[in-house]
Amino acid sequence: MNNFLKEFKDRGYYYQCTNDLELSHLLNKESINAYIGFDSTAPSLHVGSLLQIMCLRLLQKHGHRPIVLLGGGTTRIGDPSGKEETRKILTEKQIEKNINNIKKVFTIFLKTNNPKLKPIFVNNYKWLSKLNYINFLRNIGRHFTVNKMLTFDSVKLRLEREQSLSYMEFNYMILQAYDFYELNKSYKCNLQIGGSDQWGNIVNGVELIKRESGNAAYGLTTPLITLTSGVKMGKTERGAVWLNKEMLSPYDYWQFWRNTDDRDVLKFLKMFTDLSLNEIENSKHKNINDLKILLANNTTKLLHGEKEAKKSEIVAKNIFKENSSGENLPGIKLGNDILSKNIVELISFVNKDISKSEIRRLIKSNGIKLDNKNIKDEKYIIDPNLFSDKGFIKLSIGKKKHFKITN
RNA sequence: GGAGGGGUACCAAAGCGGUCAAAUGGGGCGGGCUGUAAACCCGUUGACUUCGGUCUUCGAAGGUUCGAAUCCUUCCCCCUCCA
Repeated sequence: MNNFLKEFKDRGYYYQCTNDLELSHLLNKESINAYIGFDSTAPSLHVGSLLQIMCLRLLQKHGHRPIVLLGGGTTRIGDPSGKEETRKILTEKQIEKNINNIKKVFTIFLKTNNPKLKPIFVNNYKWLSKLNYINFLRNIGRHFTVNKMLTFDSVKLRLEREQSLSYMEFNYMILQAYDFYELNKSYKCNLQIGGSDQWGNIVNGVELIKRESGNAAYGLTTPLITLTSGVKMGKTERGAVWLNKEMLSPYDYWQFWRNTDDRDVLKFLKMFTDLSLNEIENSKHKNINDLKILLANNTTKLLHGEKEAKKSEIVAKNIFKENSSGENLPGIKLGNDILSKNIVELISFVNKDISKSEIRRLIKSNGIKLDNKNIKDEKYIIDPNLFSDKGFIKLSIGKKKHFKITN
């Protein structure tokens, strides 16, 4: 088997392929261009897309060129796959802005020094917006039978659940198929990778290419990652695990991986780090918590760099192991106007997402600590002398959220 | 167009004149146990509060009533069956 495909499988990326054998031959024979499309509905991708990003990375490692499609066109439509309801329609401006933000992450994960393997960024709005309805129906639409379209999960499930599916959304799969066709034509792209929920869309593209231009193209899907506990991957104390650092700090990102379920650690090491499979195999018997740190360090390194990874590890060690003050914590400087207010007001200022009632509840159930000491009184006002020895106070909200407060 | 069913908090789902800020389950949060895991146990889950209460919520707007998520009217939305 081709090396890329082998590693793809060994790392647990593989779910389905339209034609393993042929694809393997092709990959052995030449360096190809392969694409993955990314949703541009949010200002950043989150860990849910990380597996796909890792795929592109692997592609590059094995001498193939990744094409990143940021769906300015399809984002305007909304993929019904896996969605229970019609998605909100974003404005043009929002989408452009999202795309620019999302791009940043790819420049971190993908190498840009080798001109042959440098990723190509495309926006399908460029061609989709130019389509002429009548021509499109005649040239492309004729290859699709509604009979078949109705059998695809993305459509079938919506119909079965008796949830409405707009005609606009119904067309999504054709547009995605067309994207592949277009990329095949203009960029010689003959492989599309995607999550397993994209299978239908991908197959449609493969077939469209075959019928319309006679070229061979392939599809490859990755499994949907669910945690052993059954929930969808990707949440922390603070919501979604965003990849852009403005939306989730490196420390929180590190923490996300550090909190991985025992049963998922090895799987994630294979999927989300650059550690060789040998290396992972050999460390199998290490202490599970050390492995989690290894995982957190390596995933954070890929996204935020070695320095941030190391720093996060030290902070975590500080807080959780030595139970110390945690001087490396994200610091918040508070003025006297805030510091002179009671603890409820103060926390409300530090974390605006928590309501005051909630803070009161936290206090009652021993959830709030200053310098590791429980605060029991909601009218407590910080004693300025607390700042004097080390210059800051550690504020803990629950067991995992900590801040460094300075005056 | 006709006939029926329905819209309740983050989600699912009870309630059908007062004792309803609304049962129950899931999820979330906090605590305990532990290993920053899982499982389990306990608590909590509208907002504000001088902790006495106050304010806003059951698709929307009106109305009946001392009092409405509950009754009436109109409107909006969803589903099923018929045409």
